[in-house]
Amino acid sequence: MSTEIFDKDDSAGFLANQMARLFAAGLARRIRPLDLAPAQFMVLLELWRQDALSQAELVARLDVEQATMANTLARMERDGLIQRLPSKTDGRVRLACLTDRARALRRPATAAARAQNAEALAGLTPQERGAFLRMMKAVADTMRTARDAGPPATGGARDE
Amino acid sequence: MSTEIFDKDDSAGFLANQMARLFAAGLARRIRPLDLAPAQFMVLLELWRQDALSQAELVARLDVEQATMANTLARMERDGLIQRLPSKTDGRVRLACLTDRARALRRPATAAARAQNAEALAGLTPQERGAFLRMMKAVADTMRTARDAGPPATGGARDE
DNA sequence: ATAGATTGAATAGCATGCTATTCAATGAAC
DNA sequence: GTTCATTGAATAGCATGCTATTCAATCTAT
Repeated sequence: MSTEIFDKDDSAGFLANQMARLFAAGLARRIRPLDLAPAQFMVLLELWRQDALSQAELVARLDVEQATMANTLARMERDGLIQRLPSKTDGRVRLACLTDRARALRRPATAAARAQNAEALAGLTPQERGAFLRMMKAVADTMRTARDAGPPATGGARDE
Repeated sequence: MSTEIFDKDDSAGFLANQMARLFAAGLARRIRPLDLAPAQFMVLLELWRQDALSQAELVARLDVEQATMANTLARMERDGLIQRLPSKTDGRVRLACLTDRARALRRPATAAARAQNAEALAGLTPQERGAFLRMMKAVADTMRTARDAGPPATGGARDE
């Protein structure tokens, strides 16, 4: 039986981790000349779409924890990618606003990301690429749903 | 043209990052009762297959940086999952050796990982699951090859 | 044997992710 | 209009990943 063996090279989780690290490394390499890190790029993608977002908005759109976003925004402010201006309608909110530097990075950074995606998927046929993206979305959706529903247990049954 | 827009929800890199974080969170949730973290589980997978491996061996098998492995092994030693015994044939080497505690975790931990993978892929047909794993391997391979070949450049052409 | 290169490992410093906690501002209820 | 809950954000502390550096042990070539 397969109850003893566990081949990491056939494990979706292991492969997803490998892929994500390789994507991040590849993107990091391409955007390093822009003095930009991958997580910062993700935030910029949202701000390029709509400027002056609150931290809570960015958290919702990128699905990371609030504390993670707080730290990323602090680094981005430090690096001159954003300014954080207090909202006039809500004293708790600090809007993340693009600097000129960040606006200038839009073209080269998205080009780098596109190049990385193209390189990664070069070994798949166009049909496969579509199927691959669709399946990744489906798998992520499934896990998000499970997460937001309620952690059942260790793997076996349990009462709660 | 699509030269301005970049939809993260159609970006393989973004989706890979999401998937990897969701996998890690799901696995972490399942193995937390075992007092085990995902990266430690990966190391244990190799040690369960073959005990008493050097740090360099583990680095090669799991494709992480040597410094990353050094830190992970230090935490595993701290947590009583491994002992590090000096090699008798090479004074530089410290072999990572399973403790009884780590040996006892094999069954429940692999069951948890299998459960996480099954949950994640539950929305795909069996045929799709095979294709998905195959494509993830292909994509990772492509990026590994590109990485190990030599970083070309930012995205445009360059002379080197 | 020894000089120099290579190899195994540790360490420093940083980015990104997480959970848990705290604080201040806002909103709701009485 | 105070009290209480909610909400937005910051902070502390940790795991995992990275690069760069350093050190000691080993191996190679002379």
